[in-house]
Amino acid sequence: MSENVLQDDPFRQIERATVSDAIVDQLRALIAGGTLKPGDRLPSERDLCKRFGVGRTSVREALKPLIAMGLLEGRVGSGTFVAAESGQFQKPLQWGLLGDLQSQDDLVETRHMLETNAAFWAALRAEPENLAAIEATLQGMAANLTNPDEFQEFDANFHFEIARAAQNKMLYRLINVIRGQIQTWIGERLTLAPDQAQSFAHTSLAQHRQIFAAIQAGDSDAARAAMDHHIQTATADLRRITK
Amino acid sequence: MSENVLQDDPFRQIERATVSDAIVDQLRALIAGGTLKPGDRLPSERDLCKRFGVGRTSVREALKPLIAMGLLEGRVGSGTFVAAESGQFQKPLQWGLLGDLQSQDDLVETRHMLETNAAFWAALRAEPENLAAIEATLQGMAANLTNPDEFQEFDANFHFEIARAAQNKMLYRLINVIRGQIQTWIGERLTLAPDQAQSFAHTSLAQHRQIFAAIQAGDSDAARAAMDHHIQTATADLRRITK
DNA sequence: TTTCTAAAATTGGTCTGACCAGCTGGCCAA
DNA sequence: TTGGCCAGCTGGTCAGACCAATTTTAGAAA
Repeated sequence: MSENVLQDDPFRQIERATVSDAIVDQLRALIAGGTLKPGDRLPSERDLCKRFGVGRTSVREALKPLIAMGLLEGRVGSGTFVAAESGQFQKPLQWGLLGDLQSQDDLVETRHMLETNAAFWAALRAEPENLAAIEATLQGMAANLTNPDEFQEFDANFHFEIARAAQNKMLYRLINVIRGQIQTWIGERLTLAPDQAQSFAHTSLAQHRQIFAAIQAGDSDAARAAMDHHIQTATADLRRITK
Repeated sequence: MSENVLQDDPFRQIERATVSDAIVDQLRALIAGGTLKPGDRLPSERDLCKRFGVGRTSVREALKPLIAMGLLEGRVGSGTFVAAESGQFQKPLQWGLLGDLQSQDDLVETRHMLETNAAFWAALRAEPENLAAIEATLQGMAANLTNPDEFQEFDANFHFEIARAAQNKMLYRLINVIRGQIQTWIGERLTLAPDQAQSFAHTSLAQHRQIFAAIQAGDSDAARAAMDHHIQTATADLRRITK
């Protein structure tokens, strides 16, 4: 066996501890840097092997964690794709934060805390485009009072846009993650009482408008209070359904 | 080609989409359930292959994500171990929450929000053993006013215990994660100004005592205010160092 | 030409078996 | 007893093969 690999390779860059970690770093940087955008397809595993000059095992072991964290998405027969930004890190955050929660109470309470603060800061920091985005979701809700699914979509986006307007990326991401759980919970409840969905929608829209007004006015305390009231009543209403 | 695949397959148990994901779920459950405790050594990969009845590839691809999330730790020649609980999910959470933050501001702000609320709830929910644990950290700080490292350790634990006393697991975990970053930041600053460490310690201890008093008294608003004041001044003091 | 279909090529998922480089523990010589 | 060595573990990597899902292609049918 002549395994002498004296290549034309005078001095190589220092290698990471493990090959796959080095690949992870590289891919992560490509995604974070925007070279690989959501929806993009990566070269096939066999291609990546050649490009990186490593075995397929290493490539796959690098992709696995990225897939597990929701940065990538593997589809057999089709390829590996960069996941939508909203889904990134969703899974590990869910594992870490929601993995083994005994009750919904922690979740609801934490959400309340995050969102009231988001409203507070949004009132102080919202840029014109943030306000426009929030208002757009209000219009969307108004136009879909009778379509529960659509309405919920705009509802969620309303809270999203407020989180974004708070100009705190970390807060935004936390709300983003928790929202997923909350959304599921809301959906379940509404399915149980479809007849109430419309009345909920009316109440909800009115409260959303109050929140928006406070944010637009730059009144942070009012915004916090309005969001507090909204979440309190909405939570109470939804909880009542099961009983 | 008449590939008629009429097997003797009456009703199969539903299999997970992929083998490795199933293994991930199983291992994750074992860790979350406490069957595998931090520090425990897993069977060797080759053993796991036999036990699960799968190839080594699948086992390794299951371990990889768990290692990447900090739940497991692989040591060549030695084995794979369950990581310390404090380190679990630290990495993905850091990637997800702190990965590409432009400034420390988001971090500090979020921490402020989380901890003030933790103090608030702790005042309402702290059990006797929580109070005892918090008080113990106060004594530890008092006994280590001249040992910066020790003092910081007790300082961190003080905030930890308050988070625990708030009886919200999710909040606790968030603080847990963010604390790591904050701790690093504090350490850096104090190293720059070791002469000020002692005066900081005195101020800090006094404020901690106020917080504890409010929690002990069950005065949630006072506890929140005291924590707010503490974090505000501590942050400002530390920021001043760099300038 | 257009449309539909079936085979071929491609892709991620899995298995096997092999080798490497660290680490462990026990054996043996000094 | 002490010191050093070596065999046998472990995780990390590689190569080649097969599977099933999917896409692409090419040919047949309209």
